[in-house]
Amino acid sequence: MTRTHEKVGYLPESKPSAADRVEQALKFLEGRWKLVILFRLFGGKVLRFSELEKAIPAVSQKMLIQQLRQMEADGIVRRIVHHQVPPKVEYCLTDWGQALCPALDALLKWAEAREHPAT
Amino acid sequence: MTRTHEKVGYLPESKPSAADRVEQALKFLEGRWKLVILFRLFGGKVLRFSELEKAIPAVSQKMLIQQLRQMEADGIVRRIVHHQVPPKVEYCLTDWGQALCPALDALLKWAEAREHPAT
DNA sequence: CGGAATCCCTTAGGATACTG
DNA sequence: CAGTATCCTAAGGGATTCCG
Repeated sequence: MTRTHEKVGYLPESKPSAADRVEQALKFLEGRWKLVILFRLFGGKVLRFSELEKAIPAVSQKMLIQQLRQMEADGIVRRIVHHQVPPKVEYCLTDWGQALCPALDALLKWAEAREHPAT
Repeated sequence: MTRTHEKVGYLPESKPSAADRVEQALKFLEGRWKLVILFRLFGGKVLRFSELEKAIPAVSQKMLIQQLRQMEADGIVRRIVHHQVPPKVEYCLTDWGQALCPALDALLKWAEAREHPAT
């Protein structure tokens, strides 16, 4: 959806199709590091920024922040700022973020059900 | 995963994490039109290329083919070529492709469970 | 410490034209 | 009809540097 798509849904009765809604759902997960972060946070874990950095060495600061902030804006991640002299910021999942688990599991099961053609 | 990631998994014992495996699963669905096509094909429907084109006016031939071929290579879609003078090619889902349905449903339910912050 | 800002390159994907 | 082939733009994301 860059240009030619042009926001088709300007009509009230043009309710989003199933495909559209799944697409929206997937948009929340798009981003090179979202899933990696997500899995670090699953289970109610609360990690501070530097801990996430250490846990995911391959990610750059920029990306880590960007993905975290997006997920925060999406309501998947909660950001907790402790106002102290050496800044301290922690991240954890929201309830809705936690609720992703079963859906990802379904996806996992589906992928595993494949009879690898070339693998 | 463009350059700096560098194929981390060269060690036999470096089994993919849950995050990695979900990521792999999602890769099958990535592509601007895969889901739209998928939903046209769900339910055992068999459509020929031109029918898909008409059903999804916004997609270009190039993209339609590209996405179909990728899904074919991935084992999600089956391609049936009828060797006739005016070419006729039909597409339908494989069993594994069909099996995606519940997983997408789980995703949908998750998305709907959100208490829209800004909607 | 936790970020914001900048630069740069790779890639997905769109438009268009041609072919068996 | 069902594709290829070519060109081009926009967005994603990496490296690096600077800031409170």
